Amino acid sequence: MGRGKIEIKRIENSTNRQVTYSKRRNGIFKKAQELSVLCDAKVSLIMFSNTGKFHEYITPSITTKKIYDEYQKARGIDLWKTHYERMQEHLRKLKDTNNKLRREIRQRMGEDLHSLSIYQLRSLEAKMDESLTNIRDRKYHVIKTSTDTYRKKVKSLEQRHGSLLMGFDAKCEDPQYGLMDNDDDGDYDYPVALENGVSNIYTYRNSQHLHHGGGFGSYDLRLA
Amino acid sequence: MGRGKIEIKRIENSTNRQVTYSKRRNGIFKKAQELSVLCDAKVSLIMFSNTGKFHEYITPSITTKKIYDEYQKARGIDLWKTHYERMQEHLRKLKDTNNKLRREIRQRMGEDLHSLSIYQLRSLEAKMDESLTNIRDRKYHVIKTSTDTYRKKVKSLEQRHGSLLMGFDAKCEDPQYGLMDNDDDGDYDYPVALENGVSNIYTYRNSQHLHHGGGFGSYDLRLA
DNA sequence: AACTATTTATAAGA
DNA sequence: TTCTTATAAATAGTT
Repeated sequence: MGRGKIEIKRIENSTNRQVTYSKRRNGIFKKAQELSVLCDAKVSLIMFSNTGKFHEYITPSITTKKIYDEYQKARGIDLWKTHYERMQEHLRKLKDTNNKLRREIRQRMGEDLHSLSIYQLRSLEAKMDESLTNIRDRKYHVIKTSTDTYRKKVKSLEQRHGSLLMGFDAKCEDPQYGLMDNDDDGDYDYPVALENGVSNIYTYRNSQHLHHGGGFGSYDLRLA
Repeated sequence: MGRGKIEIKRIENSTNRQVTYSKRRNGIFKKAQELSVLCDAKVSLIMFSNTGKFHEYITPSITTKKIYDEYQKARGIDLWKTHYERMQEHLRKLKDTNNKLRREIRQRMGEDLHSLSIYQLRSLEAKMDESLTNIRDRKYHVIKTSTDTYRKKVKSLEQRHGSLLMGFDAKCEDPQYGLMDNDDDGDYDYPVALENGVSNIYTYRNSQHLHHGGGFGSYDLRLA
């Protein structure tokens, strides 16, 4: 339709191609819009020129996303399916693992034991015992290290005190020497640790108090 | 273009609308294909008739997925973003929880203790102790129940034996009475449980052996 | 971008 | 549906 008939093949002259693209683009958009109105149809028309320019027509009553969702339904495919399904599967596995871990913890906390056989119970008990030994060992190690550090600090302070005294004149007899070194990295904890922790006697406490006090283990262990 | 000019508004006669849709659809597809060839452009045309019928044209050298990827790039948007991001976030949280649970278990197993303060250690120790008590209680309960059941069964067998003997004539003096009832539901385990489990002494064992024997706790606890 | 000769699309009818 | 055809619309080449 025009001064002459043209063959439907790529227009080699780039200017010409550009012009034709522009003209026909308008034509096809008009057609799309007319079809959409006349026939009450949903139309999505997306075009990229060979120079990469982007143009779109979409029936006003709908969105591109919706068209696309319908497209996928109509074709019975999901272009994101593989990616999606992999994510879903990953989610599922993580949830599963999570629940297993929660159950394991609950059992290690002495709950949910009804499903365990006598053998499993004995296995669990033995493991817990071993773990407890490890924890105690670590505790004593920490206490010992702290104690040693504390002793060294005290010793060092005494030495500093001693050498200070050495350097004092006899007339300086005020008994307050100002040796308290409050800027030292908060190790006022150590004496307390010594007092309460060194004994080898188990300390039974209300777990609620410990929970708030010790800050250990605060996850929701119910199955998700 | 036709025998008469028409107004661009919804065609109310449904048959007519259908016919027009069909004709114009062919027209627009032809235009799309021509544009695609003449101007070397990428075209995606998706249509749904008002009766829900689906038709599509896509430039042969490309796929609908690619068109949409480019579309999203061109528009600077991501149609699946919210859905996607929600999934990603969910995944992230689950992984995080998982790692926390793993760490908790490892600590309850007496590993990874170096990061715990003395207070946390003492809290953990106390909890473990409490848990262990629960597990032992449960174990003893199970053993006791089993024992009771076992005793009842033995007693019942003895009674049956007794009454059988009662019913025997004096002349039947064979000492083998055939009272072994092997079809009873496999509770030969109980005596073993009794032998090894009733003592209140802790059983320290190699955890590898227990792992295979007891079947408790077989998750990979390394951080993912 | 406008013009216009011509081709193409299609409305109405069969 | 499909074909026909008169006519409207689109557009190729030109200005």
